Amino acid sequence: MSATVTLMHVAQEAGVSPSTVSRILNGTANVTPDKRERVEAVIHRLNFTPNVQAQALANGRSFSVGVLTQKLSSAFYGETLAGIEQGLDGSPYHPLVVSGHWRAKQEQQALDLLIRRRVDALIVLGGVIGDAALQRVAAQMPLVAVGREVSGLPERCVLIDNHAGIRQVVLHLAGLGHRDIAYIGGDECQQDAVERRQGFEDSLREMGLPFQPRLVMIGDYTEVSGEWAAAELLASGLPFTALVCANDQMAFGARLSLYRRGLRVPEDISLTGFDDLFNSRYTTPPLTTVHQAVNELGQLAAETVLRLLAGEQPHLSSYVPQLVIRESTGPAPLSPTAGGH
Amino acid sequence: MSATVTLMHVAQEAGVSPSTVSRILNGTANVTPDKRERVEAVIHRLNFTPNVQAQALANGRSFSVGVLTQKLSSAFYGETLAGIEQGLDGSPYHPLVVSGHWRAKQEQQALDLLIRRRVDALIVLGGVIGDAALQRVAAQMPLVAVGREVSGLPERCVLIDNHAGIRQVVLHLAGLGHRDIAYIGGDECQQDAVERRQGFEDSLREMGLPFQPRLVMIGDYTEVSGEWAAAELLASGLPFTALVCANDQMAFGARLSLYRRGLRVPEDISLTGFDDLFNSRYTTPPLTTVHQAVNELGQLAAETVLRLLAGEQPHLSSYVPQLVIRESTGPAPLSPTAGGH
DNA sequence: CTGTTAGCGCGTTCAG
DNA sequence: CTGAACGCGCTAACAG
Repeated sequence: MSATVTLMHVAQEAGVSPSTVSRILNGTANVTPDKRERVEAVIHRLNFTPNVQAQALANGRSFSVGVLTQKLSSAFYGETLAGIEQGLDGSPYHPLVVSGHWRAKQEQQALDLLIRRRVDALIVLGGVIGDAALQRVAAQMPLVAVGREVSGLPERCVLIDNHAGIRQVVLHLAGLGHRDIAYIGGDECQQDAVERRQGFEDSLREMGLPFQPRLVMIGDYTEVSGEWAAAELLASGLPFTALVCANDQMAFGARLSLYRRGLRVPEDISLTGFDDLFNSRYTTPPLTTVHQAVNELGQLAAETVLRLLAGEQPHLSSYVPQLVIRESTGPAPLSPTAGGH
Repeated sequence: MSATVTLMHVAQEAGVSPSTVSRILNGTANVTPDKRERVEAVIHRLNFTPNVQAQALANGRSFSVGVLTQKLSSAFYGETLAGIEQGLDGSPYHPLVVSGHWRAKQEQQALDLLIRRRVDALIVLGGVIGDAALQRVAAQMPLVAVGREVSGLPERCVLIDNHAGIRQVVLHLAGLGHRDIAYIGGDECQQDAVERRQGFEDSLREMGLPFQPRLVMIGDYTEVSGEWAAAELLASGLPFTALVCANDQMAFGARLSLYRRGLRVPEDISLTGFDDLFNSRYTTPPLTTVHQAVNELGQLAAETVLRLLAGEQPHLSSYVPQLVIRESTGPAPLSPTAGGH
């Protein structure tokens, strides 16, 4: 609509050369106070804003770091994004986020888009795209992955120890006297889903508790799947006094199934989640779960990228999440409400 | 790291002029099949990807639409963002999102950033920045606001009728026999908070029910504030059988307060929210609330921006949200558990 | 149909 | 300290 004003216009209006304007814009060199003031006045008067595209083109850096997330509507990744934004804040870099929807093809397109936008670095949040594609990108620019492993880039991944997380849950439950513990896992095409299920199985054995395959159901990390899986479990008639869910969302769904059957939490059945979504504090009763400091992980990723950009070689390592005991877990009832659930 | 390959490299390698490469890249003109194939082969072999910054600079359009949101971690706006992304999908435009955190200053900075990035259009999600700033932007490029009114740009705002939304809630409750209805509102620095509270008051009168100022509390749209406000209400000893919250998040908090006091929902107290966040289906019991089709509103905003960009002059209007009756509301108990709450 | 030329808006030498 | 000239990567108008 209205013609956008350029650095050149500012220069002419102020009676100086474009270079001078550029210099005072970037503080590249000293300029006589009077010229500086004159130029700044013009900039203000004309409401001039430098064209980032042109700047990027001229000095080879876009000052933007690409973020490949999966779903913008996800509370989990949303918090990580907020952390990344915070972590980048204060630096000259800005995040550029695109989403892949857990679909390899879309993730690839998203990556392509970021590359065409010439982002200076990349942060990958989860995803199912192959390691090869990420390695290829990592060869061209700093890359940090959050919540997923990328073979060949071990110290570029901020990971959480899922196995240890679930283990804390099982220990807690076992300590409360639970012996028959059911499990609702996530789709094992995702790495963490297999780690968590494995952690469940291993911890059970470690505690000397029976591992009962019929007490494990597989969902897809969504609320509905948790609701469905819990219903199946209850319908099976198999006795159990605790229900471990591989993430909070499925625990929310399971909570509803229990409610529908008139089962009390934790009096009849103890329920646990994983992730510690914000909402987990507000379920009734508040959910015992495993806390992942997602915001902090996002900040960490951002800071790491910044350091890589600065030429340092930071090494990331695995992070142990913490059990948060709230009110959805309690002592095992003396006689499990077997079959009759 | 590795030198990025440019269109020029491709041209030389294929033995054609840069223009030719550009042409087959954009389909701007016909090119002999053999040259085309030759070039495409080189592009593929060199793994060439056009530099969007340069393209933007050359043809004056960045093909990106800026989105000013408030919090990336918000479930509410997250869904809208997803809708925008969907709405833009298929078009050559991509979203560029930055957040303002409900702080005028940060929102202004975010706007500046988007302008410096020379976005072709702008979508604003809520926010507290002054209308003047938005009008200024609107003078330079297509702008659409979601969930907030911008004076002077009436048909560029996709709004929901908050008054009508709350009215449905009150009608529903009145129909169930509730007479003493408490209310938890949002901070009235936000437009919708005042509309909702006003709607509550008006509807009460319309139904011939008493408006009791002492039964209205003001929170800030967060869970904690809802929890606190509900606790205050209960501690006051004033009798009421229904609790209307100005948004779902505060209803979640209130739910917890009720749970802590051992009050049943809906047997002792009916509870309602507003927004219909995804989680509202999974509270116990599932929450009766007012559904805002946030995803669809996002899509609508995106489509509108696209049409504006195409030179059309679409007119937006106000949207009436729908009451979703779930299980947190029921008949008013015969004798309100007065004072004794 | 295709190559040449001229910018897009800005940063950065290189002389002065 | 400052201006002129060149180039970043790509598109578009102009001749052939």
